[in-house]
Amino acid sequence: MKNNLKVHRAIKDITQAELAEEINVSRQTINAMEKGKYVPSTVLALKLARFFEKPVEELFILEEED
Amino acid sequence: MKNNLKVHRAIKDITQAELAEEINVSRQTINAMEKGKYVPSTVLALKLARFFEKPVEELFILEEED
DNA sequence: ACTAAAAGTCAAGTTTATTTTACTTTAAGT
DNA sequence: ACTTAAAGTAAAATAAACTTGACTTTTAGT
Repeated sequence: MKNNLKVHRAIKDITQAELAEEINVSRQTINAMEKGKYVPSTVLALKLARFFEKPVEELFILEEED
Repeated sequence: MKNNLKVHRAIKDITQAELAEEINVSRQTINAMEKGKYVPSTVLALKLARFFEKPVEELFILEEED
């Protein structure tokens, strides 16, 4: 699974730290997510979708290997 | 976070075991999810959304305490 | 009432998400 | 070149997802 967090964060022009605070996770969690280091929980995905005002499917995209 | 898996599974008229096989998780994982015992990963949510042909947001709903 | 399928549950184990602390690197401004 | 904010990274610890196997309960059919 890949994601567009970095892009949408750039559009809103906020830092990883700011996003982390909005969503209530650590900055490293945002960073690791953006770098594709792990798969977030559905709660996190929904919170990000709500924050960016985009459907979950637009932020997170399934890949073959999933 | 709550979910409507049981309803959508009923609409498609399939068992927990069948859904589990479709999605490639254990039957207990489906059962525990339906009973709200834990929050699934985003990959799982996306797979379920794809299977049920519904947006993630329609299957999984954020609550206050999230 | 009997049976069988489906659903529910539980404990133990493995894997993975997430946090915390802390350090290094990159980018941008002055 | 210097400074500072932001991003990247990493190790250790904790919490949570998910599996496996086994058992109990519910549901529906006959």
